[in-house]
Amino acid sequence: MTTSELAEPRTPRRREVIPEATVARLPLYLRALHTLADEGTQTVSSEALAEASGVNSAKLRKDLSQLGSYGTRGVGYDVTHLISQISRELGLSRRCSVVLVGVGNLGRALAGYGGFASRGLAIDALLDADRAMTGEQIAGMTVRHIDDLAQVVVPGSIGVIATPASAAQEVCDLLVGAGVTSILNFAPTVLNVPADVDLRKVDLSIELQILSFHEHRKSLA
Amino acid sequence: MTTSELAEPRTPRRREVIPEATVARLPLYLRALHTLADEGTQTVSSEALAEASGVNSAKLRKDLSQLGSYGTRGVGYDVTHLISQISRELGLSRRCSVVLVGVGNLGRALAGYGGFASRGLAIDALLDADRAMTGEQIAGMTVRHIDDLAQVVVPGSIGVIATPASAAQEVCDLLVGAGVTSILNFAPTVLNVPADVDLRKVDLSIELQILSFHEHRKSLA
DNA sequence: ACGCGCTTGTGAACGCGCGCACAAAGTCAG
DNA sequence: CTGACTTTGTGCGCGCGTTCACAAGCGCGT
Ligand SMILES: NC(=O)c1ccc[n+]([C@@H]2O[C@H](COP(=O)([O-])OP(=O)(O)OC[C@H]3O[C@@H](n4cnc5c(N)ncnc54)[C@H](O)[C@@H]3O)[C@@H](O)[C@H]2O)c1
Ligand SMILES: NC(=O)c1ccc[n+]([C@@H]2O[C@H](COP(=O)([O-])OP(=O)(O)OC[C@H]3O[C@@H](n4cnc5c(N)ncnc54)[C@H](O)[C@@H]3O)[C@@H](O)[C@H]2O)c1
Repeated sequence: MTTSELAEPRTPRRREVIPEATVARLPLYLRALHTLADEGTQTVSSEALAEASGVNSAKLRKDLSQLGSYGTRGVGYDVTHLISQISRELGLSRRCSVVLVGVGNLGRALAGYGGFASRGLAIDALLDADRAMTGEQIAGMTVRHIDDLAQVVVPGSIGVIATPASAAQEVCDLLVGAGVTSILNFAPTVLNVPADVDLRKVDLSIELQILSFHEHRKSLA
Repeated sequence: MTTSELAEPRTPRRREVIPEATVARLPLYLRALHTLADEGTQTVSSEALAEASGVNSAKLRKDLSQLGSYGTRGVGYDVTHLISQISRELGLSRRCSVVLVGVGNLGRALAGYGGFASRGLAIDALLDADRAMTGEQIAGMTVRHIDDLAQVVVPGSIGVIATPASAAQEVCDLLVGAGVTSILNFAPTVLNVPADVDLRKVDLSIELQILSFHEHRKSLA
């Protein structure tokens, strides 16, 4: 409750800081919105969009209010407008460079995956330490040697690690050294990064173990 | 504070219900413990194990106390004992059957992945709707047609969906129909399941978008 | 035998996120 | 123009999870 709270009641309250939980759901909404847009839907209520996204409708409204989005009471949200707002917030307007390190079984699957290409995110470069692989064409890209890392990284690049766990920290350090500040790690290891680097991990072994736990629990109920 | 609280002060307080957040970290501890065991370490302090797992040490201790695990004050935890305790809690003692549906780019990578085999979890069956693939040998397993689903599912099986999004709900329904109550979904769709079915999802498109968001934020700081 | 130092286990405070429930605000029909 | 209906935006209480900080406990050296 500072001094000037009645001064600007009409200003869209774009939150300076968006809660992490909200950020994690925006892509979900975005996907649902694209589906709706493809079906020709113009307008959607929070109830319907929440249903399509698999979340609570109050949560959805609160999330959208965070980004200053204005729906229309009695009507709902404009699908196209919402798409562009969320896209802008996620930084998907300007295409984002993604660099993949480790072109093995998993790396090849990722390289050929078109799922994010449609949303402004696409893998731009493939790197591997194996010289036998250098020059190979995969999904329209040429595999380059890891030594060329500095040449493919641009400011704002996202790094993806799909190497064996034993090489992950080393690759991570190389990425950080090249200026990458956002890393997605598929290797089952704890990685150490400077505080200014964002690190996320995907570990399906962990996912399976969590499911195993619940399955185990059910069996002894 | 019920009546008999002083009666059994020595009973290991095995929690009847373990918090979800704790369950999600147990596999992390398990991995770190296996590494320690391989190095011949006998005993580990909460501080050291927390460091190796990338978590706070107080959190680690609270997590372990949940499963009634007893460390020794002044010494730490017995590595071997802790491994068997966590493994038992996660249900990894008795090998757990995993059924993979959708043998495409991603499915093949998963099929050949040995990362969970070492921890009591391994894929037992590969299923696909494409008849041209039926009978093919992948990673020592024969691809079977999706119609054979009921024959490969056993009570306690975990289902993994790696089909295109358009087929995911249909496959999901088939799995549920066959008695599967734990599903891991890689397709970018919201799946509807009965309340008694555990559903987890892995969506790297979402992971990338979250990273994109933070990268975007940094750029306009 | 006994105290010293190390480490566990946990009480308590805090902050975040969730979801209910409702008032405010807008639409649309007549 | 008015009133009824629809849907948003959010205040509020609650429960979960995280972390600090410390007392209790255990081993070891003397
Ligand atoms: N395959 C899967 O389904 C799967 C699933 C989950 C996690 N993972 C994890 O993903 C990672 C990759 O798995 P994979 O099956 O593709 O392994 P892989 O062995 O098939 O491929 C690893 C690739 O990394 C390259 N590499 C090794 N060291 C490197 C370095 N220092 N710099 C650059 N490249 C290097 C290798 O040349 C190889 O091409 C592993 O950590 C694995 O645990 C894989
Ligand atoms: N490839 C990746 O790196 C990647 C990454 C993230 C997510 N995904 C998701 O994982 C899923 C699979 O991706 P992919 O690249 O392996 O696709 P893909 O097209 O290569 O493989 C899909 C497989 O599913 C099979 N299939 C289709 N309908 C089926 C049905 N009804 N029953 C059983 N099998 C059926 C197809 O025959 C095919 O073999 C997709 O939903 C994709 O969005 C893929």
